[in-house]
Amino acid sequence: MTPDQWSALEAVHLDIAPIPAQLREQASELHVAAGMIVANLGSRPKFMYFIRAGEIRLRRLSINGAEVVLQRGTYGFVAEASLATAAYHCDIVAVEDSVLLAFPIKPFAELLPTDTSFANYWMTTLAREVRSLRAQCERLALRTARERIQHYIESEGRDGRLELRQTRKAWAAELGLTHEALYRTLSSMTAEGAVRLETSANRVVLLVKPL
Amino acid sequence: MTPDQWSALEAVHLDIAPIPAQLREQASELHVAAGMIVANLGSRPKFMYFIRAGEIRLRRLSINGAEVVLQRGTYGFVAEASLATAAYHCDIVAVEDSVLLAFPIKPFAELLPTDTSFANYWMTTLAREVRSLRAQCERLALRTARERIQHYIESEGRDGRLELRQTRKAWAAELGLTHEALYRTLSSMTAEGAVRLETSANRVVLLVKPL
DNA sequence: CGTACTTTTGAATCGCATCAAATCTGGTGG
DNA sequence: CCACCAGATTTGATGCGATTCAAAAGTACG
Repeated sequence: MTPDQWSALEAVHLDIAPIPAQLREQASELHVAAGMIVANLGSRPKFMYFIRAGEIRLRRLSINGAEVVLQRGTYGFVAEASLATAAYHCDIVAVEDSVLLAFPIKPFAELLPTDTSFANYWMTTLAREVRSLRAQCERLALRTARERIQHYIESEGRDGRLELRQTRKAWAAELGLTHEALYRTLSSMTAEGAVRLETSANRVVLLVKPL
Repeated sequence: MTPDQWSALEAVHLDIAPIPAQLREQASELHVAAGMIVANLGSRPKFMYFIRAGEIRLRRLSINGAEVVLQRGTYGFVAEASLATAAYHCDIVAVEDSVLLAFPIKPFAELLPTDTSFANYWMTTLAREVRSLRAQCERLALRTARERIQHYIESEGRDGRLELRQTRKAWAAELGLTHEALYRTLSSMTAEGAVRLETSANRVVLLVKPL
């Protein structure tokens, strides 16, 4: 990859700049069409994938043929555990046209124990992921749309202020709700004065009003 | 080795044996009564906690005083990200009488970059946690009790066989369901022949029958 | 200016939560 | 060994909230 392409990435929240240049140079950009299988269950991991665009899923087919989704990702690393495994325990599938960065896994794994700052980056990345996933789990365990919204604002926002980086429809999916349910709940919360919505520069901002 | 054999190896229970003896010797066992606050929001992390028994929560109070739970744990490490942060962004509370292992965080953080095998252990632990949390998120996003149960069996069981290590009531909570809903769904699934339950040696075993 | 998408509202339905209460169970102490 | 207790398991009735299906209005973008 060229330096130009890399600096564009550095602006994004999940930063891959700390990855050793040596690895970044070996990474190749992969364009995958919707429906394509990136890697198969049982095969030995050859690459560590980083999703830049699109949507990737890790899935497994159950005994009776039903699809079981183990992970869904639109940005960031997928299947981090494949570093330490001899074989994938699920398929990696693109459900949309996607752009992936494929880091050859062997040098990746070999450099981690050697390069201290790289290891630090990797541990920090994983720990952050764990934290955000745990919060997401707690949120999804909440019963009502209102509770999930409030939880999201509290855990992802700051000082009762939350800037959405996505459409409300996409947010609904993240909250485990239908978009109708989210729209309805947001409008009733607004009516009650529990939150206020601002739309500035195509960004929706949610403000929580303390009672 | 076949993929099956590998996942059997990976399913090893969370073990703290690989932690350097030097750190384990410095760790102290902490008995905390239900309701006690282990660490406060804003304070500098002094220990890395490992839950051996009881239940610990990471929580934050929202602007209007509502409790927001960011993590709930009954076994394993809590707040792994505190390794790299100067201050907790939430309270750590025991909601039951609990037993914790407190590793002084400074030597913990200092040894990680030095000790390669320790770093490997830590990265593997985190990656495994990420994987299991992602599966849990996908599961909780499913709408019906039946789908969550099937997802659990597929992702946590092996070959359509799942041994529960907990009561069904506790399992219901993990699935984000009331125990009534779980009992009812299990019995109707049994009636339809979708699963079969065996109780041997106080362990409930769930068997999925392929259609 | 048309197209694809998001946002919004409506009505009917379904599944789970909730409250209640009756067993069943493992483990305890007498 | 038995009585007893706390907890898990089971079943019932009711209501709420989200899903689902449907359709209209708004919005971004080429």
